[in-house]
Amino acid sequence: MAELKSLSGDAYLALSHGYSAAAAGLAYGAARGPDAARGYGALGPGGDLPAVPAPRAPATAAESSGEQSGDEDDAFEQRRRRRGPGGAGDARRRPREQRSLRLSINARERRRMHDLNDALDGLRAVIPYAHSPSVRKLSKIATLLLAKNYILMQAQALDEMRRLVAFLNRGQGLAAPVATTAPLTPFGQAAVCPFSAGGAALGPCPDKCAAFSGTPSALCKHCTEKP
DNA sequence: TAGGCCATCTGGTCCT
DNA sequence: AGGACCAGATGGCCTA
Repeated sequence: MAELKSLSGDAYLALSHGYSAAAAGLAYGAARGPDAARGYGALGPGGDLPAVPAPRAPATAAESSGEQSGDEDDAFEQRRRRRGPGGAGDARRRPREQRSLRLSINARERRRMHDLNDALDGLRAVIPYAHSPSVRKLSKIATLLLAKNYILMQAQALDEMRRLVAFLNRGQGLAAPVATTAPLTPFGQAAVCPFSAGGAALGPCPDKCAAFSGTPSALCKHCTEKP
């Protein structure tokens, strides 16, 4: 899952607009790396999410697990026989208390996974993508990747907005008082130039940012101009 | 039918 | 000792 380890540049900014399912797909597509070969490319190219009916309901605990029921012991033994090496278990019959302990462990694990899925559902609910019955629910891995990208995008937008506010304040002669009293210029550098993100690779902005250098910003037409 | 995604079971490990 | 967490294995469902 190292494909998004250093999300930056175009891939990063590509998330800034239209964070719909399509954008989600783009973002997710950008994440394709070695993992894609393992099947993490379920979202189609360009973010086309196949339209499917509502997600199937997960099997209930009683359906397939080791909760108490009449013929579940048979099912349990069948599963045990099916298990291969390294799987779930040995072939010998267990004492009743061990079996009971196993059932309780299974139930706990099931509950834990359900909690995890609930948390993932909560995450899906707050990240912007096309929430629609006709759109397939995001997979777990897609949810996590999309959430990460969304957080990065929000952080960048917030940072840029802070710099812009500081810059506007400075233009109105409010820099000195505001910088010391208001939270509009929380960053030292932002109190000077809104568009200097700290990078020194680029030259100074030819106009209002002339005294400063930094990362180009879409909020400054000069900063976005080619030299 | 193959591949993707998922739920579940299970044993191992670590922590309290 | 018991619970939480993790990873491997397995089988079911769904879609292309």
